[in-house]
Amino acid sequence: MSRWEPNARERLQQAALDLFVERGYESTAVAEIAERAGLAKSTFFRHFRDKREVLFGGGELLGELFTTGVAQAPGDATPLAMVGAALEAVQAAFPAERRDWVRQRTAVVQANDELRERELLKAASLVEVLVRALRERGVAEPVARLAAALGYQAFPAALARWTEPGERREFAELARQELARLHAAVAKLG
Amino acid sequence: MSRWEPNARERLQQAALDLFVERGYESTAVAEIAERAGLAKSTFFRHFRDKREVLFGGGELLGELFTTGVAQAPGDATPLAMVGAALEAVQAAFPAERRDWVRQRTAVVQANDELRERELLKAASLVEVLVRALRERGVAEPVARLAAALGYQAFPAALARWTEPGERREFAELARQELARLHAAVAKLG
DNA sequence: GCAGGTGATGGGACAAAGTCCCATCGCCTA
DNA sequence: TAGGCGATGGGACTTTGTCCCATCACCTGC
Repeated sequence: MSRWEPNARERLQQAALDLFVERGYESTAVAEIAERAGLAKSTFFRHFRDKREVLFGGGELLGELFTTGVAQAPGDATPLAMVGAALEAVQAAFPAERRDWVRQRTAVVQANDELRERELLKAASLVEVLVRALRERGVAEPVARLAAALGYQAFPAALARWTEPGERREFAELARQELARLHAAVAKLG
Repeated sequence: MSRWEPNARERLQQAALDLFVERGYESTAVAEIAERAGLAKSTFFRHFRDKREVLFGGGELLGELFTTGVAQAPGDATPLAMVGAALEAVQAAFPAERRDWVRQRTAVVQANDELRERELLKAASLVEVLVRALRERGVAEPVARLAAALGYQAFPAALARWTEPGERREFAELARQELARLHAAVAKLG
């Protein structure tokens, strides 16, 4: 593997996920990831802020999809409908070919507290993006925050179902179901 | 400061908070915290899993208060009312003397992503505690999760108001207000 | 074809976080 | 007074993450 192969970033991400699956996140050193990708440790840290971040590429994409999804919702859409539009838009990030990748990544992240922490931070930042998009559409602060929170409860739930073995439906359909489930639950809060 | 002074753990927590306020979390080494507390670095790690954890003592107490609060809510309480009871119960953890401490700690945590991550992880675990307590009271899963999420939206909001300069009201009163605010917002989700 | 610029990489020195292990110390008890 | 026990000191070690400089491939203008 020569020094100037392309896609250094992608190679690092793949090597990292493979190693994490093989022997776990904690038992894998950054130097080993770099080595498997044919790169040096310092190059790893040039591409990723820290060891965790190698599993969190593409978060900006999700944010953009959320934003455009909300922006393109019908003019008379309720706040919850706007969140629904955001979830439908995010389907673009989850084509069928990525099912296995998402499955592996989720398993690795859920198995380690450090990674769950980072996931929660990313989630919080995405909720903030959603809130901003909703406010842009004229939704008042407490309602926007609440709707965004519902959306981000539906999102991981839908993702979990999407990666269940044998599941063939598209992400958007599952997300719609999860959101409807939450919508129904709202009435029972009291 | 001799070797066998009591309260090593508390001394470490105080030294850490002081140093974090003085020169920031990242610019403070664990060795310095230990030194100010009259202890060795290895002793620090015997009391706290890592550098972050020194700011997160007492999380178990909050969990217990949440649990007993929900358990002691009136028999005919709605899910949201149970969450309200949990928030009232948690007031025991926030007597007036702790306002300054909470203020300082919050400022330090919010100023650093590593600490915000840890805070989010603790929050997630407390939400889980709330969900379990609600299910114990017969609240079905999606509703319980939703109610707990509302509660954990009201909690930091109330805490933020509680630490505002000049604020004299008790935590429970502010929590009630925040929960009512969210309750009103629920109707506008659509 | 050659000189120089540019951007990505290699590699090593370094500080701090975190682990591990053993010696040491003060207290308590038989 | 000897010995046990739990907490601490302290140092060696691994890993993460930072910093800096040399190196390399490629591209451009001459």
